[in-house]
Amino acid sequence: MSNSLYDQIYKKIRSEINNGKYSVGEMLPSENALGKLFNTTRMTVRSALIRLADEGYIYPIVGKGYYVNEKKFNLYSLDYDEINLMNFIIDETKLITVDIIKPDVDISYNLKLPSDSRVVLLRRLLFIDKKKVAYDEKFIPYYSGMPIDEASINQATLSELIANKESLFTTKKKLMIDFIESNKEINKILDFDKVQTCCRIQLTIHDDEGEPLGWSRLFCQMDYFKIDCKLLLNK
Amino acid sequence: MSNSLYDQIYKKIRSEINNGKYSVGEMLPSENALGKLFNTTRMTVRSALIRLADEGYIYPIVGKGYYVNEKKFNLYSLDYDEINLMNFIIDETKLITVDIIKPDVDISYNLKLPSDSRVVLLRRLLFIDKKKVAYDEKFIPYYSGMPIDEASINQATLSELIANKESLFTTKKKLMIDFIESNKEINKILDFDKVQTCCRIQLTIHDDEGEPLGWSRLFCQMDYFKIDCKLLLNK
DNA sequence: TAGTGGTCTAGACCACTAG
DNA sequence: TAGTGGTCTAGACCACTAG
Repeated sequence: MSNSLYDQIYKKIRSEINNGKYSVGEMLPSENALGKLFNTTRMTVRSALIRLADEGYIYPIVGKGYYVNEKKFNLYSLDYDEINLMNFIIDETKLITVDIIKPDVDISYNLKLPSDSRVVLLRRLLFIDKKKVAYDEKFIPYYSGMPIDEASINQATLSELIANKESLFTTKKKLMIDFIESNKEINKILDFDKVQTCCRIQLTIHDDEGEPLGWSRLFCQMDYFKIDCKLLLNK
Repeated sequence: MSNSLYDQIYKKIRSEINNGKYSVGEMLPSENALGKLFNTTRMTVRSALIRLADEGYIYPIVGKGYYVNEKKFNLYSLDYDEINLMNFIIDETKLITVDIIKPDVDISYNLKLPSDSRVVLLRRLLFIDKKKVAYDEKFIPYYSGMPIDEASINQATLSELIANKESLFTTKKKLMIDFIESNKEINKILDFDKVQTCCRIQLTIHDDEGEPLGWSRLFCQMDYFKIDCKLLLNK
């Protein structure tokens, strides 16, 4: 809890937006006017206004002023950590195989690689209470001299595997979640006695320029899938 | 593209963090030292540092300095707009009933209401290409004088219904997605010929103090469910 | 032409840290 | 006690807006 002047101004204006003193689309008093109103300088008022703008309450237009924003209501944050599933704690993982393979059509498409390139494939099983609940495949472009010993690879997330080569700060990630019918391979691996719908979580990691650095897909029993999200502030 | 001095400083330091000149946990030069380095004042350097801190690259400790942050890699943003499903466009919705009911256990729990209170229930069907793909229930605490005419209610989102009473800016929302076996009611409403797993999307809206203002649950055929998320910056 | 937000300067005092 | 980030002051010049 800060008691600084700009924090008080921030809270004052925020509550005035909330209780409708300033309504959506309306212009706030100028920085100078607010400075006089709160008996302070323009720069202090500005700290408050910049915070309100950061949080999406208002937006500035140069030469005009600050306007009250519409609240965007549809952006949520989702926590997905690659090791555990959404809300269940994986207590054991088992690396099945590590191979260097030629890409098939899906891999080629997702990693933007030609068919004669080579890709490292890591296959992994995830357990909860000794039960197989998910199966995971990770694909990373192979480069010569790449360390693929099991010791360094076991337990690693896709991000960590890529971190050997790239600075993590510059990478971008995309998550795609959908549902598919299990095929024979998945049925066998996860001990399904018949075809069943399962959840597929695909993760793609790109560099700054959008070049794919890695792709993974995880197939998971639906009983072990649950997503919790919280509303984000405007951005 | 800003060419301001603080923006140049921001980009310089950011790239130095990315290429490893400053590594995780390491302290940056002080604001004064950076001011001398870039031949400017402390306040200008500060603008750059505050932006880097906002974006999660660094964090300040009073009396010490700015430290390079670990990159958090597991927070994604998800767009869910209440009208359309995640990636499919609903081309028709149909309001089935609007009722004032006594809460059952689930409603009572989610809206924190006693069993003798009253709740407005809105039931709705969602169509894609003339096919029923989802069924939606919205629950809102009933207060006397509340307008529940169909004209004002049809098509409205949970947020919009609540906006009649509360300022939207102060509300918080939570999204919970999981999977359940369809029951008889859902089978009948969505024309399922047998029990099938379907996706349940629950949305709860709270006020500032965490008091529930509304709750909705949507049951959706799995073929019409897909989530796309993008990595968020550190927060 | 008067007013707006964006940037920048050159100071000041504060609570806090660590030797 | 010297140095740090947090806050605040009182100015300045700029590009831009709108009458």
